[in-house]
Amino acid sequence: MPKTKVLAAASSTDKSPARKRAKPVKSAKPAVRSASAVSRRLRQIEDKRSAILGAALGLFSRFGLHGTSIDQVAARADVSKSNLLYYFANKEELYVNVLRDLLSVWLEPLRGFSAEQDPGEAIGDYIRRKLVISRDRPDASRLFCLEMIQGAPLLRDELDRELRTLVERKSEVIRAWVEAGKLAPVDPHHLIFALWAITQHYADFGVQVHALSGHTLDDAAFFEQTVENVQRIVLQGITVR
Amino acid sequence: MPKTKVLAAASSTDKSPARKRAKPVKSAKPAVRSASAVSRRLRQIEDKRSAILGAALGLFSRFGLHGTSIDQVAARADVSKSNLLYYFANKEELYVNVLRDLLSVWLEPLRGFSAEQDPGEAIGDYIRRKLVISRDRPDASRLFCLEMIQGAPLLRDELDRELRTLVERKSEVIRAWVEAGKLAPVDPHHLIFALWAITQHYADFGVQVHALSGHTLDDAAFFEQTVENVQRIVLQGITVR
DNA sequence: GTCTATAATTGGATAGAC
DNA sequence: GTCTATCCAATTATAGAC
Repeated sequence: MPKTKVLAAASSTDKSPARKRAKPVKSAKPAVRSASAVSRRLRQIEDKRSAILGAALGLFSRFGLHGTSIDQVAARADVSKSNLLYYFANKEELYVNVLRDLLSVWLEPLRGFSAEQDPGEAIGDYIRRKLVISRDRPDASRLFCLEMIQGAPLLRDELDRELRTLVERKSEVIRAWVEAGKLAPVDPHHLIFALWAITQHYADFGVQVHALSGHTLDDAAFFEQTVENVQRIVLQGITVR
Repeated sequence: MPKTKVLAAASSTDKSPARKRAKPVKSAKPAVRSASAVSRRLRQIEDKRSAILGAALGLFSRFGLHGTSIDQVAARADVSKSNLLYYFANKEELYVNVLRDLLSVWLEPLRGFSAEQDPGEAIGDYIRRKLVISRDRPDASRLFCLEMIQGAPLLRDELDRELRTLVERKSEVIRAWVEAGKLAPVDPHHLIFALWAITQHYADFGVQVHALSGHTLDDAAFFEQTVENVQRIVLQGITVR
């Protein structure tokens, strides 16, 4: 059966190198280097860390956890494999860290709308913001999608907690709009699903979009055309009135 | 860098066991068995083949090509690993065959609409049909999605040929509807993307849908509610008129 | 056609020098 | 912190008997 090994709580929001979590970056020896030298060093480390994370995101988001080897990530981040394993104790920890960074990007745009706003404007805005993400961070979108398809073994908890309560709050907003007669009667969940689905499609199915339309969201004209069309479909619908 | 080995044309729509393609299933020896016995044997073989394909689809669609081992597929199909490798020369050939079977299921519903139909009805119908697929064949949907995310290395050709021409034809239909004033002005491509995205979302993001709404498409009431909401959103839109 | 080895390879992870 | 050299486990795939 499929790998049962639970991608466990290699968690902790800690950002120091692997395994030696307890050990401070600098030892207790009298400071030979100046403060600025130390901070430069710290920044170097942090840079390397994020270079690795970036490379990992790029590869994981295309080929998945199992389709990507540590070697490939290391090569892309321009570090040696064992060096990479100094920063992240093992492959799974690397993966988990990539995912964690993702989630914040993910939840961000939704926070945006509240009952006081005009629903049409709020939703039109949301569509644009999500499409910007699909354009600028397609790999984030893809990795999120990959994770979902696999049954979200790692995000399940977050799904049940953070995302769920956030969605419930926003559903209330939508419900309020409907009850105030400012929005056609629609189930909040389905509306949210529709918004997510359409906007993320341009990232996750980017290849298909390109094959069929000949364009990418990077093409400014196509981007605007996309925003407009999606807004029109969801807001006005396609039936003649 | 990511596996460059091209998943080559292990193709051919042939359905006989691997490697020994040229060799007929029964040798030229005088028929010892009756015709019905032979056909029964043939059916057994075909059954086994599709059992393997079914098992493979289930696993590949969750864990991807690299996340699934031949052993797992064999176990799930209830055959030995080496026996599986008798039917499919190697893992990639198995994968390719699973994908090929998929594509037909995939293109089917789109063929359905033509300019004579009432657009609202045709599209409403299409939405329902696609949601039925998301309900009954979520693994097909997921595998397709996985393939897309990876840049469709195997489907790219088909994308450029079959799908593309099909989509162009249907785009013409939509364009005709718009020009006849039967449909609000909308870009055909974006409309098609929206339809695909929303309907497939319920399969690909099934876990999320369940986590947030508490329901599955298998729940008949939820299914109907979904059909209705998606139809309403796309057709009427959510703005009060 | 099906099975039992077994070869061959990949890739994750560790040890230990520097 | 970084590197080289290994070790070791997991898998794919093949050989060859039945």
